[in-house]
Amino acid sequence: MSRSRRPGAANAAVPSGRRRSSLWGAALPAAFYDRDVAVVARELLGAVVVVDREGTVLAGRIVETEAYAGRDDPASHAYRGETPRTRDLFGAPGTIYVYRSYGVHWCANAVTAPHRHGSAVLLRAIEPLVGLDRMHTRRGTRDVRALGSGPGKLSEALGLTGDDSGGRWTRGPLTIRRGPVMDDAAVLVTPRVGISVAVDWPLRFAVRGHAHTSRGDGWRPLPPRPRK
DNA sequence: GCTAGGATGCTCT
DNA sequence: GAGCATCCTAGCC
Repeated sequence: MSRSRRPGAANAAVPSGRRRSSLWGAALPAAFYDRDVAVVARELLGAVVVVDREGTVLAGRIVETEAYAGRDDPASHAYRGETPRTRDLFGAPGTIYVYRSYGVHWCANAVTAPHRHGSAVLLRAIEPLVGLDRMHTRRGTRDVRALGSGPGKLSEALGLTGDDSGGRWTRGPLTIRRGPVMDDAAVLVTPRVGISVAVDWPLRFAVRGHAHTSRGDGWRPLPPRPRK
């Protein structure tokens, strides 16, 4: 992505649905998610999350994701097998998995292949496109960068909760729509954020230099903190 | 602008 | 009871 086409710069201030059709394409089908989790995480960059309910449309372009490789990944919720909490994580590709993090924040995922393996892509950051007023109200801030620059923040801004878990990203009210294809040069690949195991696996994908990512380009995992 | 540390409450052992 | 896929803010430079 060149500087002259900074992701979303031209569309960031669109306030209503008038130009929506130019902002996103059709909902990504289940077959999109029925692939390797790292491939899906990479290709979700540039796609648009759309929440259309209660007469209000909210949308944001995905600018950061992380892949969690199911039962094979010690950092994944699926590593210890299926539990009541992770039931939706073992759903079919395209299933919505929303869990509560640190007892405070909701975090949204898209389940991928292989089926019933617990692989999923965590949505880590979005660039708000539509419904900014509602997102500002929900987040309690006027800082546009604080609306979606983190998994808990974007879930709050879009109103995603555990009630949405188990649904499908392939049909309303929650959908992920096709976006522009990102050049490899525009994609930053780094280790994942905020985990204590498998910290060197390069499964975090972000739009290089984008202002709305959660940690910026300079992210490196820190050495483990000594416990209290 | 950056960093360290505390708050939070759910889940699992 | 320990650990945690996070966030916010005070304090520092």
